[in-house]
This record gives sequence, structure tokens and C-alpha cells, in this order.
Amino acid sequence: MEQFKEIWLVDFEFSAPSGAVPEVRCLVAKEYLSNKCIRLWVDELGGLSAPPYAIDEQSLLVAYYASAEMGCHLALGWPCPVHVLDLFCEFRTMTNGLTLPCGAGLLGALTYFGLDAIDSAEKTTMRDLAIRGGDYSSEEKLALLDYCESDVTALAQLLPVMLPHLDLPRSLLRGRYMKAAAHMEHAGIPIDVVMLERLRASWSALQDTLIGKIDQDYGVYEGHSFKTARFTEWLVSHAIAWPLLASGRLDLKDDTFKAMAQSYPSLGPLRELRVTLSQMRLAELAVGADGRNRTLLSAFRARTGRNQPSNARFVFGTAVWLRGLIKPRDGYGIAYIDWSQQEFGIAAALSGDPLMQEAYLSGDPYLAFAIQAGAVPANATKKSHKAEREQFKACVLAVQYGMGAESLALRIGQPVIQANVLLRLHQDTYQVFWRWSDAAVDYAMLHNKLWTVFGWTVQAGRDPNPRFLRNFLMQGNGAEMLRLACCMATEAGITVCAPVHDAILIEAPLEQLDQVIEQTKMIMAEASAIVLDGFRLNSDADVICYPDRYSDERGVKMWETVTDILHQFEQSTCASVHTDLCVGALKPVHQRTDVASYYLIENS
DNA sequence: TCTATATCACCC
DNA sequence: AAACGGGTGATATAGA
Repeated sequence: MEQFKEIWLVDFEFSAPSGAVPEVRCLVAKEYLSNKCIRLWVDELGGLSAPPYAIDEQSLLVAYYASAEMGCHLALGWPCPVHVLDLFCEFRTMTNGLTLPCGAGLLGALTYFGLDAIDSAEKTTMRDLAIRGGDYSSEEKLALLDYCESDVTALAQLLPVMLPHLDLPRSLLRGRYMKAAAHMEHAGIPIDVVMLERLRASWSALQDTLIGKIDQDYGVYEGHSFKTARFTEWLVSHAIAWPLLASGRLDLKDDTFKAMAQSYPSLGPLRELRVTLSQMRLAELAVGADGRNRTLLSAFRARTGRNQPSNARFVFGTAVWLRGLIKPRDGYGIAYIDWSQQEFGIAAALSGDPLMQEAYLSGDPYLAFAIQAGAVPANATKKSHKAEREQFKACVLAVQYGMGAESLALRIGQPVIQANVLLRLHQDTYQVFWRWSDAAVDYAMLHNKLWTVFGWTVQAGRDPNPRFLRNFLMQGNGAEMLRLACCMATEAGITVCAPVHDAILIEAPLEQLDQVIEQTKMIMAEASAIVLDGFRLNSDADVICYPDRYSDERGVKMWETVTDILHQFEQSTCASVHTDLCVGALKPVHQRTDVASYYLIENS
């Protein structure tokens, strides 16, 4: 800490409307060494082109949940500090895996260290005041500034208590990521808002249409709700025995439906309907007035250190077909760039298994594994041995999650004995990896913790899940790699729209797109080499140029289903409004009883 | 009618 | 007890 001449404890109050960048209300900054304090309301901040505190190489900014403070910097057009220490990140990694009585927020950290905390009711009141917006009386301004200062005071208490626990270079690396997170949260993902509005306008009617035709034959829906009681009646009247859960309720998993539909084909359409409706989730997608999907990434929220944005608000958390809403602005392109077989590569590098590394570097680890295991000839290709490759791929993924033979067998539709053979081949082929993996579990059981290369730590806790421990070093180090790549890319001035666990979405003007993609791929390779001590992972890019929209092959059918029905609606509306123009050209939607059944997706 | 719980489905 | 890692969230039903 001696390296810093100034240490600024900083807190902003702001509101963050859904999909928008933060609206700053006020700022309190206190210099830890001199106790100098700055309190400013937003009208005094707007004129500043940089923060009223030092942000150079010799200064440190300390905050709790610094992505918020950095987001305020960006909203104000201010540069970010060179060095950020985020006590939230540090508290998370110190206590990761423990159950905390008061959570991992500022109050939780204060409580954990036995420090005085303001009560959470007051916090809520003040937060509501910040969110309210509009005009503030001088009393309200004073109250909000006082509250803001109380959080800064809390930071001042927390810092000396936490400092002895910190590994500063690594802490600063996490702080660095909070800056990157703020940049990504600020950039957001470009959305086709016209299509979004069309979908929202017809959302309920779309579901009516989908349900309408199919449910005629079953009568198990009430409105948009599947009713178990009605389904039970239907089963009784058709003399079909249905699997039950331990609780005695019907087992309504899609897998069960799938299996039952094999025996009773009349169930097929109902299953398709249930699958389709389950993908109709759009509710809270957070899109700002400028058409960008912005939401809290919730950095370091997951036990593995991953980001954990809300699935409802974040377009990469919804059903894949809705990614069709992602569309670059005029003149721009976007690219989704992901590391190829990231976890396999991490396992190969960190375990030091030479055969696994060789398989990774071959470019097709799954096929390479099959060849190394002697299951296919050395000259086998993805085409010539498709089925075998699929099984070895499933086996690799199974191993990464600690899957057993029974589950793998179910997954690949093979007898358990075949799944056992595959798993045994993995153990025999990658012995070095298995020794490393076993050692990680043993270590965690003995010493109660594991950590990533940059010190993100998890406590095993009592009765830890050995499959979690086995997976942690791959997932946790994958998260490190992603964070580092996001830092490097945002610092290079690349517009990173979002991180997606093993991928990042970038945006650039069309004339620079190819170059930016190359640069990003280089950065991702570099980030992998830094995390994996020289081992470089490959990456693949999906490129989307205006006026195209993002499309994920897994969601194409559903996208077409929905947009086609949407067209029917809109044409029928058009027909009623402009009868002259449309007469004879269209049938009203209620006559198109084939629509729902025609467009429903097929069983996979 | 509201809330809690169980179950299920989605994402990487 | 189960045995697929990390998550969030919607929905149906049971219970207050």
C-alpha cells in the first residue's frame, strides 16, 4: 500500500433504470491518509471532465462493488482510475463458499468483521430516495449525501481490517476487472427494438395461437396454464399410466414426456406445445431507450467467480431463439468469439497431461481422444466417424461435470456398459489429468479450499460435493481467463458488449470489424497463455454484419415459428384496416387453423 | 388472495 | 439420498 500517495474511498448514489446507464445523484470521496472529504451533488459534477480526486498511477480508488462507481465515471464521461481496490471482490473471495448471515453486501462485510453498520431499513429508504429522481429538496440532498458519506465511512473502517487479508496484486487484478465490467455494462448489446416491440405487442396472442389448435385435442390448458389435474383426467380417460415423482406428483419433465410419447404417439403434439411455450420468456429484457440491452453483470457472484447476470434481463440468459433480437446498428458489425473447448484446454494445460494437450492442439479434441483411445483409426475424420466422435465428445463433457456412467448412458442413448467403457478410456488415456484431478479433490477435502491461478478461492465447506471440487479448477480458471480477456480488450479500446462465460461479444464499425476480431482473438489467446502458463487456446468467431441479425442454429426454428405467426397477425390487422388493399390476398388468422401445428418445432 | 415450495426449463 | 458443474427464473400447486 506504500506505493500509493493517495487512497480515495469513493461512493456514488445513483439510479439505474432498466436498460439505461446510471443517473448519478451525488458523490462522496474521502482520502484515507489525509481524511480530506469531498461531497458533491450531481449539478456540481456535470461540469467536471474528470473526477475531483487523483486517479493516476500513484493513487488508489477503494470502493464496494466498484463496477457501480466505474459505471458512474463512464456515465459522467470520466476516465477510470489506474488502480481500483474493490472490497466486495475481496470479501467475496475471502468468504466464498461460506453461508453469510448478512450476505456479501457492504452491511454483510461490516457485520462479518464486527463493525458498526447502519441499519438496512435506512439503507432501503435512502436507496429509494436515490432511485426516485426528479427534484430534491435541500433536506433530501443533505440526507442522501450523509447516507453516501456513511458508506464511505464504512469503507474507511473496512479497509484496515481487510488489508492484512489481501494479496494486493491479485486484489488489483480483480479491481481491474470491475472497470472492464463497467465498460461492458455501459456498452450493452445492440437490440432490434422494432422487433422487440412487435413481439411484446403480440406476446399473449402468440401463446393463444400456439395453444389454441393443439389443446383442442387435450383440454389441459386453462388460459396459458398447463393444469396437472386436467392432464390427469386426460390420462385416466385414455388409460395411460404415467410415471410419478417420489412426492407422488406426476413427473412432467420433458425427458419423461419424450419417453412417454414414444409409447403413446398421441402425446407428441402436447409435448411440442409444452416445449415451445417453455421458450416463450421475454418479460424483463432490459433494453434502454437507445436500443441497448444493459444489465448488471453481477461480477464475482457465482462460487466459481463467474459473472451471474439476471437471465430474465440479459439477452444471453433467455431462450436461445431470442438472440435473434440481437442486431448491429447501421454501419456496424458484431462478433461472438468463444474459446474452443475451453474447459478441456484448461484441464490439459493445468494438469500437464501431454496427451490431453496434444488432443487439444489437434483442433478437434473429441476426435483426437477417440484416436488416442484406439477406438477409431488414426486417419478418422469428423465425417467418417461422426457417431463415435459424438460419444467421445459426450464423454469429455461428462468427465468435466463429474458425470457417472448411468447418466452418460442416458445422455448418449447407449447401454451403461458402453458409458463405462468410454469413461474408462478417458481414465486410461489421460492418466496425468486424472492424477491431477484426484489430487485437487483430495487437497480440497484435506485443506478445505481450492483456488484459481489468480487466487479466487472457494471454501469446500462441510460435506462438499466432490463433483463441484473436480470441476472448480476448470470453471474457476475459465472465469479468470474471461475476466483477463475482458480487461485487455476493453483497455485496448475495443467495444465489448458482453461476456458470456467462455465468450465475448464485441462490436465495431463494419470497416474495422475484421481487424477488431483479429485483435480480440489475439487478446483471448494471450489471456489464455497468461492463465495457463504459456498454453494458448484457440477461439472461433461468429460474425454478424448489419443488416443481419444474430442467429443461433438451436433457435432458428423457434424464431421462424414465432415470426411467421407474427406476420399472420399483422397481415390480418392490415386486412381489417386496409380492406381494399388486402382483399383476396389474405385469410384472417382465425381461419388459419393450421398455423400452430404447422409451425411448432419438432422433437429433437 | 398472497406466499412459499417444488419442479422444471433455460443458459454456459 | 443421490450421484451432472455453475447459475436464474417461471410456473403450478399447496398452504396460510
